[in-house]
Amino acid sequence: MNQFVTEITRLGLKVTPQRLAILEFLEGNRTHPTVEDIYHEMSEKYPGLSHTTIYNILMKLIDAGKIREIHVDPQRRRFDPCMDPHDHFYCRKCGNIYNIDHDPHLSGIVTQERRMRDGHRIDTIEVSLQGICKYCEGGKDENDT
Amino acid sequence: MNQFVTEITRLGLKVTPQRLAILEFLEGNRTHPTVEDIYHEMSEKYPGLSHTTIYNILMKLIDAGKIREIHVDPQRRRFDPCMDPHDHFYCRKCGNIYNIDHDPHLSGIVTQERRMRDGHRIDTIEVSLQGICKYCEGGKDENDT
DNA sequence: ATTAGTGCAAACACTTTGCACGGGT
DNA sequence: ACCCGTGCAAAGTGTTTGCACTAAT
Repeated sequence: MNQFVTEITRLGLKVTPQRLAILEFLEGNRTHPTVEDIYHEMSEKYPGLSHTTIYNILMKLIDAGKIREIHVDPQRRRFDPCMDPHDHFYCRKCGNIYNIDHDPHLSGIVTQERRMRDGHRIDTIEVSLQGICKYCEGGKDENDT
Repeated sequence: MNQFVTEITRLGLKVTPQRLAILEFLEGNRTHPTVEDIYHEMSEKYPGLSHTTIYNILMKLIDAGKIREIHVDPQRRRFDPCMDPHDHFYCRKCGNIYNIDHDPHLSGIVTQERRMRDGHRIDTIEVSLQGICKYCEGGKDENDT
């Protein structure tokens, strides 16, 4: 619990119960929760928690570089607590999102260098894959190279 | 005009005035229009044109592989009539979208091969850049390598 | 006292749906 | 006559805004 207090402080934010709760929820989370996901999961313990507050806090965490927003899901915003470089695959059928390791060829090219392109300052690079996941495809376990 | 008739037929679609108009609007278009963009621009000539129809037609065109949808803009769906492999840069400040050539290192890696990853069948790969464009940054013309 | 954070409700914006109409085969 | 495309209106969904209340400095 204390670790989250120091974490929030480290991010330059004030400590509130809601922030602690959301941070705890996000910590180590490998999914890509929507605002509704967070609301749904947390409103049991925090009955008063509002969408507004979740949005507010998530925005703060993005600004602080603690999480990032991803745009694979055409329907809604999703947030990714895992900041390690990786990509996302969205299954058009079931809507699930899977983490995808950077192609070895892409690592270092996509994520590291090239802070400028055509004179524009680039903050984030996102690689989004779309298609049909292996579970929707019928469980075939094809060569994934 | 006739070219669009044959084009629509080639795509396996029935020819309607609306489809002709939208196809004509999209042809050679280098922007990334939203549904509203199309509606706004076209409703002068086609007073009755509806959002519904635009959505319908765009979906058909996507299925037919004539255009693609891009997800750079967090606010709304955008469509890209240009199917040549390229990426997109979204300016967080002005909201403009710029085409970005594929990094030479990425071409052929991102676009061509690797139809499978982790057993999932991949249909599309999208590389989205976000940041501040050179015009919002103060017109600086920095090294873009 | 001032400031920042919260949360309800309402407003908003984009997208989808239901359904009646019309044109073409 | 049938089917498909169209378009209006309404509903739906995700996000943002206005504002009063609270907590902390």
